[in-house]
Amino acid sequence: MKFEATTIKDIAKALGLSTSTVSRALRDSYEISEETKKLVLECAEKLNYRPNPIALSLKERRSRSIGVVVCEIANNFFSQIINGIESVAYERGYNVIIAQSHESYEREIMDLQFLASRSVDGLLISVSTETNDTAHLKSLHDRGLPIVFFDRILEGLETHSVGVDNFKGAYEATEHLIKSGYKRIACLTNSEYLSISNERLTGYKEALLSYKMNVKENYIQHCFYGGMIFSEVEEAVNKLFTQKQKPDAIFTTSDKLTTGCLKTLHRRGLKVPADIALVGFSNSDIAELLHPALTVVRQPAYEMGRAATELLLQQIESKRPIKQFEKRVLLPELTIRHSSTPKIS
Amino acid sequence: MKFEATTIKDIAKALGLSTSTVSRALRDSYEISEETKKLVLECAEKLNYRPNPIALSLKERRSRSIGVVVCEIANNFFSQIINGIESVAYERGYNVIIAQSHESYEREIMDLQFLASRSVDGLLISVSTETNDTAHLKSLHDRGLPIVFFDRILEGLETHSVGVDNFKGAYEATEHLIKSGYKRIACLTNSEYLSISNERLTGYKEALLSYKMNVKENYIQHCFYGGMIFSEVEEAVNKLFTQKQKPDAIFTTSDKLTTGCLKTLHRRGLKVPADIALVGFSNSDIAELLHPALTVVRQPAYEMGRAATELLLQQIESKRPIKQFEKRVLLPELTIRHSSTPKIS
DNA sequence: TTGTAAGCGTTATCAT
DNA sequence: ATGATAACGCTTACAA
Repeated sequence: MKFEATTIKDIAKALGLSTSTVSRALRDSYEISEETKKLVLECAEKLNYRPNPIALSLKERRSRSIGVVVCEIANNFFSQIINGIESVAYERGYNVIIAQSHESYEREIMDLQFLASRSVDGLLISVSTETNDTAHLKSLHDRGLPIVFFDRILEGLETHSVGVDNFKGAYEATEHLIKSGYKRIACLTNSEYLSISNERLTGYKEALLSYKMNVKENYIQHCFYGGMIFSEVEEAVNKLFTQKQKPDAIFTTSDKLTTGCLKTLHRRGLKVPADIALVGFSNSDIAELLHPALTVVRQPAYEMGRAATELLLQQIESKRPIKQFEKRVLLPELTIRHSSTPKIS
Repeated sequence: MKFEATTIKDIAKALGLSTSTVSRALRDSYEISEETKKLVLECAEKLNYRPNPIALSLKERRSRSIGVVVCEIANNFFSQIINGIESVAYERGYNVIIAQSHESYEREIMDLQFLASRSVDGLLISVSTETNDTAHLKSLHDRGLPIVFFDRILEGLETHSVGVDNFKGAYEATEHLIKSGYKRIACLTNSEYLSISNERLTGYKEALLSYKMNVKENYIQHCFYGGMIFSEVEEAVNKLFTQKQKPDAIFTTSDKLTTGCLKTLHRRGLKVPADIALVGFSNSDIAELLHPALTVVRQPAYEMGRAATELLLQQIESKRPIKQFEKRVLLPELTIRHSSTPKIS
């Protein structure tokens, strides 16, 4: 709406009523006669009246908008999450304001400040890979801003959070490689700052140990920027191949890591899975397309987005703003596309 | 910000000044003494004052937010566009409010109504595949809402628009297949409602004609929902294979169509490009990953998003709201990954 | 140089 | 059943 939007005043004037009467009539108040109500409603319809949400926000001190912070929008996992977030928000009449951290702590702080200054009613955040403290979030949280973490979760804040069972996903992915006969399974993972990285790494290690295989530190490569910077992934993969015993399989723990790894292998002229096997976390289309070359751990991103938003809105709209307990919702499961990685003997 | 946000009033009270003085001091007005300014600034700093954008919006009748309507967020092409939009908006202190049409005209109208009711200052839109009139946009536009089209452009509205040279991209893609020796080149394309579909289809046809090849209508399949519904793509591809003369190559004109087609071919047990060649529009990671199996036409999505947003903000912030001329900005180019599709003889 | 008051669109409180 | 008024946070004539 711009220029000449109809206001409650216009209706009042047209009908020779007061603004308060019109306001009440529109909200179907019991103290207004049916007759007047009908009149007002008709007039509102005729003038195409739409309540001004900004005036409402000012009055009610709520903006009906929620902030979302992710590292990157152009990432299948996160765009699917945003899809889920948007679907719930839209249903409930909320705006979604999106900010990207580009994996930078500094930028994340700026995002938070921006969103706070835009008076969001709540915050959904998946922290940047550089983030390893809660100071910036704590100050907002202490001021009463509801916050829900998703995927990348930070400890130390009394909030809801939504994520998958990272340990299990990683364990099963690794187990799948082991059962397919691979002996030298490497792991490409994210920053150690991120709890999800550690959970996934632990899953990988535990799987190896369960099958009496050694955990070789040389086979574990951390990519601090989690694949956002391709050269970092390339370097990490290359390092794996400098080992005396070259790995015969790689397990990658994120979307970008999986595609980055594939790209590097391709550049080295290695075919998957003929030359080397690959199992990775991914929500990309490639999951379907590269099948059966690739086994993939797919996160229920859309559902994660929905769940996180539902928790947030529940918190925002809860009458009693004091919620005693933190709640961590582990979403259903990871999906491993079996039958893909060929067995070797 | 929630609970006890500092207001201009608090500062005024603390300093024994009036709110107007504080307001002016904060805006560095010439009529305020340096001394007072310093005092106010210090106090604002101390109390961690942040202007309330909602109050500002109400006063200035602008929300500093722009609406974006796309068919789907979880689509590489559009998420890259949004990335571009977000980057410009963020730089200039604007919110981005995103709505999805899910390729539904009806939903698009609802989105528009939602965004308008949220008082967006401007609108960026890539219309749904079902949309073939401008009525819903025209009413907003006539009321003074700046609108910029991107990618999927609608004629009949005096606005800026940003897109790529669809004809050229399609022509070159088809030419590439022809030069690689393919004789029976099919085309999988979107709804005829969309101008981009027609431009791309024309590019395909013109390329064939330039090389004295016949345009066979049986080789042209339209997918109304542009790949959003997989079954539709599958059916279209299957139809191609019911022809007496089966195609030896397919040209697909959008992201989802390309992945959907690949998926279908895979399900039919056909290898690309060994069994059939494929060249398609795509901004997906697969472009890199399936190389050299796949030749891809990549759109400068990020740049398109940036350009569209710049045009919109320029229009929003222009002092003289009457802009005489429509401007269509054709972005640089399409990128064809050459060397990929193997030559056959 | 600073203060007063009106207004942006809406609702809640208190009249009448 | 309806109206007048204040308030939400901020800016800006207009006064002083």
